[in-house]
Amino acid sequence: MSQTVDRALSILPLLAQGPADLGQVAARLDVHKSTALRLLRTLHEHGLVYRQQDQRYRLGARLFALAQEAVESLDVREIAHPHLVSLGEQCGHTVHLAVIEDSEVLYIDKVESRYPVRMYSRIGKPVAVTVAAVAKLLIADLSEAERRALAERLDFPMYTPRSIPNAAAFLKELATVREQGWATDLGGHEESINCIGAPIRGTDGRVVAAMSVSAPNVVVTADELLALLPLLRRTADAISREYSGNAHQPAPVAVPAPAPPAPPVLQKEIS
Amino acid sequence: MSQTVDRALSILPLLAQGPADLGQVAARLDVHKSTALRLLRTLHEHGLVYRQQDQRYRLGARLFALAQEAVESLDVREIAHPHLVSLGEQCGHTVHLAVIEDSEVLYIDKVESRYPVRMYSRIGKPVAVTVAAVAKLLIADLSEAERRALAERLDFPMYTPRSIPNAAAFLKELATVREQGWATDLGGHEESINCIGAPIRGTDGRVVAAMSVSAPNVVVTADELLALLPLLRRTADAISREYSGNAHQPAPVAVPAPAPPAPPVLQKEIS
DNA sequence: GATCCCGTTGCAACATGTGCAACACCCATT
DNA sequence: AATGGGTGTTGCACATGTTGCAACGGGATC
Repeated sequence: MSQTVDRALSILPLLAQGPADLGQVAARLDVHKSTALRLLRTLHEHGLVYRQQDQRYRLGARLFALAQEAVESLDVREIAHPHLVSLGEQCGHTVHLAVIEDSEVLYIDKVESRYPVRMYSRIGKPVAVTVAAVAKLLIADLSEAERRALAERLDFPMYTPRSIPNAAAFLKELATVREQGWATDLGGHEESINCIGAPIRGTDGRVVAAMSVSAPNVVVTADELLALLPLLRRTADAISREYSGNAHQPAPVAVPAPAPPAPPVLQKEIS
Repeated sequence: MSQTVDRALSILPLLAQGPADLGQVAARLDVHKSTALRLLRTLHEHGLVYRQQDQRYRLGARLFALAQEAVESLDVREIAHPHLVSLGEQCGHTVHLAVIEDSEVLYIDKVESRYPVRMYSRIGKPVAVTVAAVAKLLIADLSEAERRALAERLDFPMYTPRSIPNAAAFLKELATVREQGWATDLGGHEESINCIGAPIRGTDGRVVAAMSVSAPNVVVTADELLALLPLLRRTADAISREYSGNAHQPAPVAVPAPAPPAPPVLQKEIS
């Protein structure tokens, strides 16, 4: 809608692939160098891009800070987190929390018992939307029209022989999920990994998030994992209740918005 | 430099504080509603903002994905990570890796032994630049002019009585750090927490990153922590060597840039 | 059913962003 | 040293894209 902004924002995914110099950016955007320069300067002023010593541009630090603040102000996540931790301790497997946004599903929290390292690398990554248990739950809650439209639009990559192969099968699976109120992914993404998932609902009953427990079948069989369903669903329901309980905000103060209440400091800095 | 882009980007930090509706955004930007609408639409198309059910705008998912890709393509981080893990295992304390960008210092990796939970919440957060050991190291490597300019510009919040109080003391500390090649923060940020840090250098000898070991003094005294300095410095030097070793890239293919080599897939998706 | 509030659209006036060409700079080459 | 190709950078005139307005629509609330 706005050409200038559109061009400027197109630079970001471009730089996400790796550093680029002015000429490369201009070429990819198909604009004059001077134009690219001005756009990059503006992005730079806002800290979204950074210029390294060799003069090439990279994505900048502010991006992290923004992503941080965004994820921390998600109220579902705040509420769900202790429950995820508790569930993780009880069953010992990986626990995920995910939300849907437009047509993308993404993890917003994770608790992992055995491999603490590199945990953060998963948060924010787009989810394999055709097979993941959490994705099925979130999409199953859309209107029928939206589900159909989305199914038509999707690719159905065969990660494994058990991946959902096409739109028809996907819609059928969604119907099942919708009816039973929980979902699975039995080796549909990684041959050796099974997942079970349950929805978290808001006051109006709509699904606002989904959570799952994942485990490799060398540790527990699919059946053993399914035995955890009641525990998982109890946890999800507890989160739903707590989420529906609190009013989301104590009501904004005024329209000119004199700075909304700063998110509470949850953790202190260490140097 | 570009008014339109400038306005559009100003929306992001605004939304980072919490969701806002069209009117609020327009008011804060001091532009007409229709203008704000067009900007928000453009941001939305690029996935940087998301419109929730109540029509209010939030920061969007693409932001996470971008931040992810950015941090994963930092070559220092790739190289340093296994060393950080190894150091963490040896000493049992928290290990950080940080870089400087313009005048901001930020953590890009972290290994923590005892509290695996919420690890990701730290990555990307701006560092307390006047007291953190890693910040001292990174700033100490700037030119004298840059150091002076930065010192003048900074605030010196007294987190604790041992925080560095003013520009003069800061510059003095930087001189010391510069000379000795390592840095400390003994209770300057959190009364009970001590840190030691060491620089990671590129081929040209300039500091490209800094790492630190942090521990609360209820676990180890400052002296005991300082005893880890040789180990820390050996690790930092090993990273420096490895980093200087590899050419950063096998050379880009051409100017029209037919997609730079995709970052290697490091971890598979789970549902 | 009337009134308010908010998001949305089309349009004309104008400010803004644009491409060009020239300049400045760095570094390889000769 | 001097040349040449490769960058990034600046000033400027043109016109394109952006702006604010006013009017419309749709959903709540009274």
